[in-house]
Amino acid sequence: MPELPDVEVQRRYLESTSLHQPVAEVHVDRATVLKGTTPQQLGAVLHGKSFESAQRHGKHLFAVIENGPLLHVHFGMTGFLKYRHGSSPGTDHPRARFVFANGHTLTYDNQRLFGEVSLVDDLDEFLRDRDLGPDALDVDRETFVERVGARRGMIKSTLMNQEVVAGIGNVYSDEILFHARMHPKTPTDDLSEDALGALHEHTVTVLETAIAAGVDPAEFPDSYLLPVREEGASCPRCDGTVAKISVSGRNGFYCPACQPSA
DNA sequence: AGTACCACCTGACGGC
DNA sequence: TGCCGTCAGGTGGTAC
Repeated sequence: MPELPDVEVQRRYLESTSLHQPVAEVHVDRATVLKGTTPQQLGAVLHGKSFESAQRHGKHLFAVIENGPLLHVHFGMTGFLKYRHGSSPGTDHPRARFVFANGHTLTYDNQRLFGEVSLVDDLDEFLRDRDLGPDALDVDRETFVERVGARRGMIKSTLMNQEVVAGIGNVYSDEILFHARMHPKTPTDDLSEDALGALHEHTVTVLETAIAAGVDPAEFPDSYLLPVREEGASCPRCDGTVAKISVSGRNGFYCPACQPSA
């Protein structure tokens, strides 16, 4: 679930539900999701404070704590937020819960525990420490062309490399390459400046479209691969058949007919 | 610099 | 119905 569009949907969800409400209690159900902090510290930092806004960089979400640090949330492969009335989690795998004074609860659920919750003082420093490139929806064409073009390797791997551009994962790299009609194993350094520029345009369009669809597969345009992304499916664009391909150990899906290898 | 592979952890799903 | 292998959108470390 959690690539840039998914995290952006979570960010909007947090902003529409959880701002300007003092936190009364913090419950940590699994201390292993905390990185560099403790349940006690988290509770002390948040007690009586509200979230004022939420920011996102790539797949990372940051809630701005009133007069405090940022609450950093990463979703791993299975994380999501749930806001509801009452102090019970209301989800199957609650890992941390923020109970507001108004009786509502924001739950961080994460079945597979790959994500993390931490406190961040300085966002720029955090991005440097994690070697994160510019956000994929924020980067301008020139910078995108420069950064992607500086890489060798295969284009799918390059797009998924958070150091190059942050936010694109396995699913959306497939979607972007599908729209760009580009084979996943195309050597990145074979791409012309025009091809890289087009790739940037497709990146922006795909990510924005996914956000507008609320990342609900049923709401994607018919021309999108995601809703049918599996081996043997009919290509949404031609009479080809969707194929599976392994790229750097990840399973990708593409249409060999309209994304021919160079 | 890039790639393949393993690990982390849990659960869903298909095959037998 | 039940057991078992396989796979899953994330990142990070290893060896090559």
